[in-house]
Amino acid sequence: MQFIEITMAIEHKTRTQLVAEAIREKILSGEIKAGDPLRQAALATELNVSRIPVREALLQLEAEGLVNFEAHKGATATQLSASQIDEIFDLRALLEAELLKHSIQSLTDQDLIDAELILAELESAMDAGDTHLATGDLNSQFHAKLYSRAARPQTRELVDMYSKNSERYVRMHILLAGGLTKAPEEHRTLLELCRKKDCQNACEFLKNHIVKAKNDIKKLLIKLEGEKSN
Amino acid sequence: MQFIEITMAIEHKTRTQLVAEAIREKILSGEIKAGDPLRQAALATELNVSRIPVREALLQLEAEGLVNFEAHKGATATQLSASQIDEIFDLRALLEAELLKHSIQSLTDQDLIDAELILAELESAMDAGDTHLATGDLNSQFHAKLYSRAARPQTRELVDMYSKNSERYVRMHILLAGGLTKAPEEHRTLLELCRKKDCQNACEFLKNHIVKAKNDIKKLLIKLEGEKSN
DNA sequence: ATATTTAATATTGTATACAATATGTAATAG
DNA sequence: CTATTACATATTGTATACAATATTAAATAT
Repeated sequence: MQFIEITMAIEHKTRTQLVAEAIREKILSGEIKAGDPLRQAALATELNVSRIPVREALLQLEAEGLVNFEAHKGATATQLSASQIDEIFDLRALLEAELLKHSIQSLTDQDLIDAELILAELESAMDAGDTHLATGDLNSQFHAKLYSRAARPQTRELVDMYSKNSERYVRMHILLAGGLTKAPEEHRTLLELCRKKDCQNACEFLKNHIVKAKNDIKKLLIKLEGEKSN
Repeated sequence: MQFIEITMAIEHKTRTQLVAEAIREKILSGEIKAGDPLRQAALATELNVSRIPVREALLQLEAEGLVNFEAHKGATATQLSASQIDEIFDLRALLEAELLKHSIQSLTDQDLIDAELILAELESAMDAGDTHLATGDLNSQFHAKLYSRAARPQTRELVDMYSKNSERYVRMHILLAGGLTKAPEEHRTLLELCRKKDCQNACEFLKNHIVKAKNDIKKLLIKLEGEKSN
């Protein structure tokens, strides 16, 4: 009986969680742009809730780094400068390499096959021109598969947070530069190194992979920052 | 005029912030032990506020990793297992080495003198038997000084978070083991490497320093976990 | 007696209402 | 005309009140 109850239990999401999801998606999709103020009352009426869950959602999003919450001044979508992007991607390189290091030896043949399959999907999505799917979901699925044996939950959580935080910039980059053309081959190379259990080189390659992505995005951001001040 | 206003402006702390500080200190000091439930109503009446700021404070503390907040079940002080301690300290080693790497070349003579002074204070506090001051405040001041030129604000924030999160375990360790006797010499060695701008060795030494602390604490925790289940 | 259901209680989640703070605008002084 | 102050408005912060969920205790059935 208890089993049935547990498995059947419909996840009763709290309004705060729903609101957080809604606002998060607005920010990641670009509907709310960096720097935009997030008025509690407006969001509350728009989402048909009171301001309490909106406030709590905003606090949660602040913890995720998507929102700045200043007392008495209100919340704004975080505005990441080029230097902040720089730092975040360096952190990602550091942390993701650490995850791979702790995962690579334990990756099973099946894991590698799964990764291969995700990669194939990713490539066909790219060919179909669906860059959104290719970069957002499948890309992170591929990486997640490689880190899946790490048993490093807190490191994982950090990586997920920073990935999410970078996502809107990656999306923007793709939109404006049509970019990420080199990623597929790099992913194949990375996968090959994982197959060989070549920890040292796989981790180094991964770091470079992330830093390379960073530099692309940063270039774009610096250009945009320059344009804005003109 | 504006300058005066800014510098004189009394920080009007919101109740949420005050409550967060109060609860944080309760957890770090051990007054609230790991696993203890945090009842909103009880905290509210104790701190003379309504439940709203208590809830918001709990959310903030959850972001800091000090509290677990489960919908409809309530909040508890986080219970760190030995393996979680393990991971957190590994993260600290990784991140703090990264900070030092980005700071060491820019450390000024004055910085090194300051660090030396903090170290002297730390040693005299240790001699006076004030382990609380020596480990909590002065220890982190010393480390902070070494990282002070890093220009890596987000990495810094992470490090601060994890330091705070580890603090209660470090305090516990000192209480139960009278420990941290080796720290002073290690700090001197680290400082010396920083003087020489020997980045490679300084970072390696720092990592070892942190991992060593971890192992001490973990041993104690495993012993405690064992005792509990007997 | 044990297990299951039902009712009572405790606790959390959220709406509403009000208080405190900040922002913008008009009036005043220089 | 510019700068400053006083006021009005907008927005956030918090208390209270009520609704929803979870936990516990009691009642019933097996």
